[in-house]
Amino acid sequence: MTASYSYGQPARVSARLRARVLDAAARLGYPGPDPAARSLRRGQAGCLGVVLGEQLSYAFEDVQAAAFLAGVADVCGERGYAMTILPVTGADDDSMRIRVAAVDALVIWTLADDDPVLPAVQARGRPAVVHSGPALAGAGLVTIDNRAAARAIGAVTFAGARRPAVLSFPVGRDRSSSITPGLPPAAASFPVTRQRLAGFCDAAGDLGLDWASVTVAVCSRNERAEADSLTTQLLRRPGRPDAIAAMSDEQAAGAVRAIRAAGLQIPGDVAVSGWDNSPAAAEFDLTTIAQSLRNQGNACATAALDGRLGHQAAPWTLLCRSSTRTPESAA
Amino acid sequence: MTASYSYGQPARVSARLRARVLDAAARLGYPGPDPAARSLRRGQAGCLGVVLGEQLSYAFEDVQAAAFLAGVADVCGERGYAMTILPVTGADDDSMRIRVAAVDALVIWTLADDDPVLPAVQARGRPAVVHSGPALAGAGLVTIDNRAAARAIGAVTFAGARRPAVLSFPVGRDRSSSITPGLPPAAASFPVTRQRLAGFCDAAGDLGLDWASVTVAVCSRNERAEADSLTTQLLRRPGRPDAIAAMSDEQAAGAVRAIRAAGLQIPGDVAVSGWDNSPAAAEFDLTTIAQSLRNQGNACATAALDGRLGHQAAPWTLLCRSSTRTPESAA
DNA sequence: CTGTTAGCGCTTTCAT
DNA sequence: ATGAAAGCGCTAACAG
Repeated sequence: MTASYSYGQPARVSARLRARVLDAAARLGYPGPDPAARSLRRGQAGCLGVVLGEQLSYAFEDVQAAAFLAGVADVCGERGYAMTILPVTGADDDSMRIRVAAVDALVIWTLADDDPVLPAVQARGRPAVVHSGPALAGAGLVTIDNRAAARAIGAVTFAGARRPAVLSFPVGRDRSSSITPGLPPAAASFPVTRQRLAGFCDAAGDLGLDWASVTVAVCSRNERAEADSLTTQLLRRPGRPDAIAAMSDEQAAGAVRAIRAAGLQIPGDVAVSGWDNSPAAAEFDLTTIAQSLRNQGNACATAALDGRLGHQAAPWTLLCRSSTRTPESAA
Repeated sequence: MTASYSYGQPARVSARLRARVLDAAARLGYPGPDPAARSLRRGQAGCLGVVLGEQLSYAFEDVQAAAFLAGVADVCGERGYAMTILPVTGADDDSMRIRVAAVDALVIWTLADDDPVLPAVQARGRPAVVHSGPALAGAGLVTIDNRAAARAIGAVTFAGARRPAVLSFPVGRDRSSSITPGLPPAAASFPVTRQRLAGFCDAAGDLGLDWASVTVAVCSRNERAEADSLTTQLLRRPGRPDAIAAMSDEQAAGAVRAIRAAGLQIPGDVAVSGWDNSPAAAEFDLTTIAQSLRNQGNACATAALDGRLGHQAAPWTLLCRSSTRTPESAA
């Protein structure tokens, strides 16, 4: 029954014969061509792998990651690829999993510089595209200019402020939270965190503020609750901040809650800014950096599947709303 | 170089030889065993497939789907499986994609009774577990008793009301929105929608209300904005509703917004209930059905990978908060 | 339009 | 502890 190749190329066989074959197959309980054998023979799996970092299941709870994945999913859907999420848990066998995954290309969602799966990604020898960072030899990169964007939004957020603060993403893979004045950007091993800190630092410098006096509160997760509690702590400390630049709208939303709970005015007492222009930004009328993680997901998937492994700069915009001081009020 | 099987069973080869082999491999640029060949030979792919319905990319924007996926991801992570999302777009080749996907088992996130991928899932001949429905011969099922839960929350939401309404999930695969009094539950081809409508209908009957007088507003998507606009329409119609039971907390949140915008009181003028006990429910102090979609994702994945294909009833609880009338106020 | 042939790269079993 | 042989199920290429 060699001619059962009515499956793969329906055009190559007469409709009648094809029908007979399919019918016989159904009668015999043949489940169709075996995917493993097919991909062995064809040399491709029809599948795009997505590496999501240690906290895989958190990825689904994070609005930003979800938007990015939706973008990747769009492309997979269009091109008939499946989308494999590689469960990276932080355990030793992560690299092995990446080695063993049947994927034609890889998309990597932001990792730390020292993440042990990065060598595995390179060793895999498949086209790979990293989102945001770290840049990887031989792999593509899609990112906005985080430093420039942070500088721009920092300028607006910190304008007229004397004691700025930053609500930061995690600094290292342990994702511990902390409050540190003048935390050096270089201390962050997540490129996104590092670049945004550097940009906020630039902005402070532009305004004649000393970075050492800028308090950096590092959140271990990207969510309102923790940002709320860290902000509450910040507000209780001597020299309470009068401007808070967050790295996400979710964090900013938490900050807004804490500030209101403390009976303070936004932006009069404390200016706040977010990042991403998510629904939360609209809800709280936050000044934010607008970027489309969905488009970036699209770009990553497309580049990976096409093997276009260059560096792509994604667009961003500064969106000023009422959570920060206007030039007049700041003056 | 037959002995390169230092990869699979490190125990079966001396450490020295193994090191030499790996070293040589690195020098020759050998990327490690080919996944397709490995899975062909071993007869398993190390991969769990998740079918997410027509609107794949929406899945990532939907809090409920995300929680479910996180649950699936947990299990995959633990057991060393990859997780393949099968992009089902509504096009003709969907079934082919499912046939061709290299997965050891399938988890299916709620589909309509007449979804064309269901036969493909059965033909695939791999263990499959459906979440919520439809029940599929030979496949497992994990679900709460949606009808009973709807009856329970309907009883609370509609208590003391004279003109109840329902904010419903889509009724058919076209996902069109509509406003129809007394929409027959049987008209819904999504089992979840059908069962919940039936439960709300039961609740109305229990309270001596005529289902024909219950307005059912069908939302095409599970999100606040659309629920808000449909609720606004409901409130403007003659015989404005005095109780609204929604099928999700997101929808309920939209309803709350519309009700407040109309200058009405909750629950005095209009009682509102949600579903899922998501963060939105806490935020708006919504009466809701508490269930853990994450645990259900866990259960589906575990059952699928273990080939335990029975029907499992997941737990749910009615959680009464201030968005519905208390027995006294209703009386 | 249909039949035949060869081999994708691995792992399992058996023999040494 | 290591080597050899066989074959997983398919499809691309070629011959009829």
